[in-house]
Amino acid sequence: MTYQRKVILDELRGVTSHPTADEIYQIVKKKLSKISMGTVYRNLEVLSKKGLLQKIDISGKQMRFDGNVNKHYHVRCIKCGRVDDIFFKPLEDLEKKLQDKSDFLLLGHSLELSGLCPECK
Amino acid sequence: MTYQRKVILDELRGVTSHPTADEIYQIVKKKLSKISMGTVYRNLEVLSKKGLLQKIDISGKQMRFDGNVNKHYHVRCIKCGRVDDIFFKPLEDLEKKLQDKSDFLLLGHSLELSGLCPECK
DNA sequence: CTGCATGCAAATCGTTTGCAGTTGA
DNA sequence: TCAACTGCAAACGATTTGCATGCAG
Repeated sequence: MTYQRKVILDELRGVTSHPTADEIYQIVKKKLSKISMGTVYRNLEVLSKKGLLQKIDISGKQMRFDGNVNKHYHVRCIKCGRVDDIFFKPLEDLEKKLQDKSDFLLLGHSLELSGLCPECK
Repeated sequence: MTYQRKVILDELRGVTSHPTADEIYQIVKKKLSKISMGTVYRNLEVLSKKGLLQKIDISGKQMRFDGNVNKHYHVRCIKCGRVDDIFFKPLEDLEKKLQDKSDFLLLGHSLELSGLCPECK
């Protein structure tokens, strides 16, 4: 656990948004002015593999990261791209219920709401 | 409606898969050997804006395209990336049901199943 | 005619990687 | 000690764009 890795994780945990790698880089740079994007990406990768943060492959071209590792869903603003949490009970057994509709072996699902955030609406 | 635009649309409609832009380029190139990626991308864009095809922003880094413009869901193979349709009744009024859980104005949702395709499982 | 569309190549954007020097367990 | 990590810069893959020419309406 290097210092830069710790700062990345702490900063992500201290924020309720779902920043992109670049946004994390901008935040972390305030404390570690010499840190590089490569380090940010590499650490986000190892931390997500260790289960200490979540990598969110939401609509849009950039990955986003979440310090909350519990399973939950997200809403995305179609205008500004902002991503918030939306908490409701997980669609349980969705895969089991739909298994007969597909010849794929269903293992998971991802559900993303979209709309307008308070600022954009 | 130029010839290249027509060919792109026809080829996409003639296929049940959900090809990436590059896959469409490869297919179309058989009929139009001089076509460029730029033309493919520009036409996929205008055709989707006209509602003649669907642009699918599914997990993974590449956009995929669907000649079926009716609302339906997709399954994605976590091993090979293949994308198939999965038909079941749309989650009706999901946005309305969840509206009280978010301060976003909910307008839509996207749901993607994941698993292993017949070849990979 | 003329404005939108093309082919080509270069540019852009997010992300990944090779490398040589540095550091934490 | 020494494998893992860093900063830097170059490489990468997907997509977009500028430009001069060509074609559809």
